Amino acid sequence: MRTSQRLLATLKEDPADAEVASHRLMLRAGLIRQVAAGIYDWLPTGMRVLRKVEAIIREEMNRAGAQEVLLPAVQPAELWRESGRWEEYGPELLRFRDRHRRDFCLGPTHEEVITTLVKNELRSYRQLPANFYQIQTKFRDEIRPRFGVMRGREFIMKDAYSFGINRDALQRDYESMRRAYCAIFDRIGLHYRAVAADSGSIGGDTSHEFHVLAESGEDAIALSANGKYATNLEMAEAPPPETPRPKPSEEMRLAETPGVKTIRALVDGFSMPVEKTIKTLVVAAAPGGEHSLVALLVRGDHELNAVKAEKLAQVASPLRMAKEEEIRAAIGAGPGSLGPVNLPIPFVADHSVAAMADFGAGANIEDKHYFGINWERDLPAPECADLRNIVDGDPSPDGDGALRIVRGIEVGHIFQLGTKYSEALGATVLDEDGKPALMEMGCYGIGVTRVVAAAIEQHHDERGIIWPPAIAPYDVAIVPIGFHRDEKVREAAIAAHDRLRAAGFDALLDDRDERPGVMFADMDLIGIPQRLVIGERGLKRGALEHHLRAGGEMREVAPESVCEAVAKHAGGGGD
RNA sequence: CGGGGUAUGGCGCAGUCCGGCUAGCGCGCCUGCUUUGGGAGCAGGAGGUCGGGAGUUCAAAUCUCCCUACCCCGACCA
Repeated sequence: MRTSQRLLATLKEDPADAEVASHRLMLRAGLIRQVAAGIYDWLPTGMRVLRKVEAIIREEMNRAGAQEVLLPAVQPAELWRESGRWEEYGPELLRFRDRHRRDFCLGPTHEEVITTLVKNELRSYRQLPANFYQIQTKFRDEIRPRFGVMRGREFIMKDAYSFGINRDALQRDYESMRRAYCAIFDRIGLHYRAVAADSGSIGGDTSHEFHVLAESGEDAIALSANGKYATNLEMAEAPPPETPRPKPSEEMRLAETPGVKTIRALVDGFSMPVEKTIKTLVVAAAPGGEHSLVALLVRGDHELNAVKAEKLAQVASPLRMAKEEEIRAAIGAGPGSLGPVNLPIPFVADHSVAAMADFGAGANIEDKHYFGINWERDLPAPECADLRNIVDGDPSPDGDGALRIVRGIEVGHIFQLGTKYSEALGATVLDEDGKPALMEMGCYGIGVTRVVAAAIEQHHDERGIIWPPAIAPYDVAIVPIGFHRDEKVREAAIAAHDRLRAAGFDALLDDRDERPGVMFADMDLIGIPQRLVIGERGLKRGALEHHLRAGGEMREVAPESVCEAVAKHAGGGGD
């Protein structure tokens, strides 16, 4: 393959609107172009990467026994009404009408379609377990697309759906997919973690997210020292502190704190350590109780975790923060002046709050705070729960050292769905006793286009992309110095190219009439892992120069042994 | 959806406040010559509804109104 016959579309300057490295580099290296917000063209070089990622996913899904299908991107509203999601899904579901004024949507996911297919085609438990997958374009009308294809509206996803006869079968399907996902991300060459995740509204018990670790990731995940405990931030438990509560050393006193409405103001204005302050957050109470509001207490330097709060019996689900008027009506003071002392509504404290002594908090009177508050002296010990997000350095719940918070890009998510969709859509098979049984479903997604962006986030330098060999658009770039004016160079370059291609490598010959610097810069930007430089200088000694994009020494190789040299660093599987 | 911004050849920008004459600059592109081991030099050239519409004015990229698109900050997700 020759550069003169390919659309390289590399850019010398940085595009104005690209913030993160992967977005910038995908534009500059000519992988993508934007068409509209969150909607992109994939150019020839980008396609080669996409196809390589897809090929790995396909191989591993097939190996795990899943069967490939292709489901429609356009889906009739009836299917979604049947599952209840036509109403539930919200504006992220792009809806439209055909010429007969029938409602349709662009599929953001395919549970409805696959469950209907399986319901019609599978009759017997003997046909189970079954797992169907596709690699296909999805559309989600994201509120705010950003970071290029990292969060696009149209994107390519591999989605798989497993069907089993019972919970045990689902467990096995799930485990087999978990292993397949590890194999996929290992092969692609990503540094990633499978983390326990909240299964959210879908209702299953088990869910894991696969995160590529990268500074620019949008998600925070918590890892223990040995990496065994790994959860997304929302899920990470913050157990009660092991050190006992210190003894009181101060008297409680009421202080004038005019205009102090924030923890920061309290810390700055009264030189309070932030660990001795309390945030009092008022939320809607669960219906049926005596009070309509309930307060949640976390330490000043901690954050309330909405998922945890919502799970409390006293708290309304979904979580709703109280409006200022509601707070004033119930307490007589506004946000910023609240605290546990003389609080007329029930409250729950985070474990770390219960371990505090001599702390400060609002007095439930405008512009006044109490300082030197102590539990079991100034007020009874509070009801406790785990309410906060963990912070970096918190002890790991599995006892293995401290938790680290790192950032990740979610590239995969596996779920145990249970019977939610089989029930809604009536998907049953006959069991051993000849009775209809609802199938237990799992669903498994990989953001294929996002994987490409994530790989770049993790593997780049100031000159451009450094592809993991397995997904590089080309294995090796051949850069001749003087292709158009030196016949020996030209012949040697063509010979090396033909030899490599015959051996199954994706070799790209840069036959443009450009100066060497231009060619080096482009090949580096595109991120081709290996480079063969062919010039008069080396040819005199009968040698070609072999460089690795990732760095390291240049080595000279004889023209006859280029394939061996390239094979050592190639990702395997040419086209 | 709320808040903040931007829109001028393919890309990056200046010009807009304070209206004025053939709308500039850098990169890229085309032609020629010279050059050729890390984004060459010289000469010539092509390419623009100044996001769209309406208005004010002798005159609008520039002022006014309306609309649209895109980007950034917040809640969701592969």
